[in-house]
Amino acid sequence: MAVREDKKEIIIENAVGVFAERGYYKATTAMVAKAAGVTQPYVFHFFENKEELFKAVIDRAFSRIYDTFAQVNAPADQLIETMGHAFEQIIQTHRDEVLMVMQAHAISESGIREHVSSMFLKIFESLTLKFENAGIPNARETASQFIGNGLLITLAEVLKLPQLIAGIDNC
Amino acid sequence: MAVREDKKEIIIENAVGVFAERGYYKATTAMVAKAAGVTQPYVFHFFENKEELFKAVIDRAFSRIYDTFAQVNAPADQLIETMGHAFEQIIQTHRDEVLMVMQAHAISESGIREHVSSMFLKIFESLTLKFENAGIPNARETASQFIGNGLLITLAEVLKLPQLIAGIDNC
DNA sequence: TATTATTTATTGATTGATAAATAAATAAAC
DNA sequence: GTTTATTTATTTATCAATCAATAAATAATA
Repeated sequence: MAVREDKKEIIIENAVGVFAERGYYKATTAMVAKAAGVTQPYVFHFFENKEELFKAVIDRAFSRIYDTFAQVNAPADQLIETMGHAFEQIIQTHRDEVLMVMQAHAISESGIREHVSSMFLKIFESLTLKFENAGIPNARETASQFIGNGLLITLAEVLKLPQLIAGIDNC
Repeated sequence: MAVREDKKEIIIENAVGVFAERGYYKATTAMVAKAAGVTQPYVFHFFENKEELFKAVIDRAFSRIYDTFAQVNAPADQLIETMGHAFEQIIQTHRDEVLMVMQAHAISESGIREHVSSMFLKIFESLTLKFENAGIPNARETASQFIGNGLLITLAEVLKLPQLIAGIDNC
C-alpha cells in the first residue's frame, strides 16, 4: 500500500519535468514512465488516462502557488512587493511547475481547460481578498495586474527573453 | 498563378480559426484543409510541412498586432490608453489571431518557439521605442507591463474568465 | 498537347491504452 | 518454519487509432 503510493508519487514528481519541457501533447506517457523508472503501461494503473495524470500533476503546481501566496504576511505597503518576491522564489525552486501552469491554458482538452480555469479563478479571488483585507485600494485591479505580471515573467522564462522583464522592479 | 496564390491565401485565412480553437497539436492538417475547402494533401503543395503552415499563419497574426501598435498616434499622456484600445479592437476584429499568439509559446517545436520568441521581442522593442519617443519615463517597464496586460486579457478570453479583467481600466 | 491544379489512395510512424503473463510479497495452512 | 495459496506489483506484447506526408492518378485550363 505504502509502496503503491510511493510509486504514484514518484510518477507525479517526474512527470512535472516532462510536461513542463515538452508540453502536454509532446510529452508521451512513455517519457513520463521512463523518467519515473517504470514501464509505460504501468502509469495507467495509477491514472485512468493521460488527462488524469496531467490533472494530478498540475493540481500540485497550482496548490503550491496558491499556498505560497496565502502564507505571505507583510504590512500593506510592502505586501505586493513581498508577494512578488514569493513568486520569484517559486520560479527558482519549482521552475517546472510554474512553466506547466503557464502552458496549461493552451491545452484544448475541455476537461483540462475547465480545471485550469477554475484554478486561475481561485488564485485570483484569493489574491483579491488578500489585497482587500490589507486595505489596498482597487484590490481587484491590483490582483489582475499581479497575475499579468506573473504571466509576463513566466513568458520571459519560456521564450528565454530576459529582456522582457529587465525593467520590472522585483528582478 | 493567381489562383494558386488565392488558394494559399484561403488556406492561411481558414487555418487561423482551427489553430486558435484547437491549438497547434490538436489542429490537424485535415481540419485546416476542410475549413479551406481543399483536400488534406493539397495543403502540402503550398507548405512544406505543418510547421511551415503554422509559421505562415502566425506571421500574419503577429504582423497585424505589430502594425497596429506602430500606427497608433496619440499625445504622450494618452498614448498607453490609446494603445490599449487598439489592442482591444484587434481582439474583437481578429480574435483568433490573438488567441493563436497567446498559445504559441506553448508549442515545443524548437523552430516555432524560436520564431515566436523573436516576434515577441520585436513587439517589445517596438513598444519600448514608441514609449521612449513619447517621452514616457521607464519606457521599458511600461512596455513590459503593457505586454503583461495583453497576456492577462487574452488569458481571460481563453479561459472564459472575464472576472480576471473586470477591474482593468480599458474594458 | 502541355502545363497547372487538385484529388484519390496509401503509408509509416507515433502513441495512448488494453490484455495477458510473470514476479514479488504477504498470508494461511500444515 | 517451511510450503502453499492469494493478493499485489509490474512487465511484455500488442492493438487500434490518428495523422503528417508521399506518390500516383486525374481533371481543368491555356
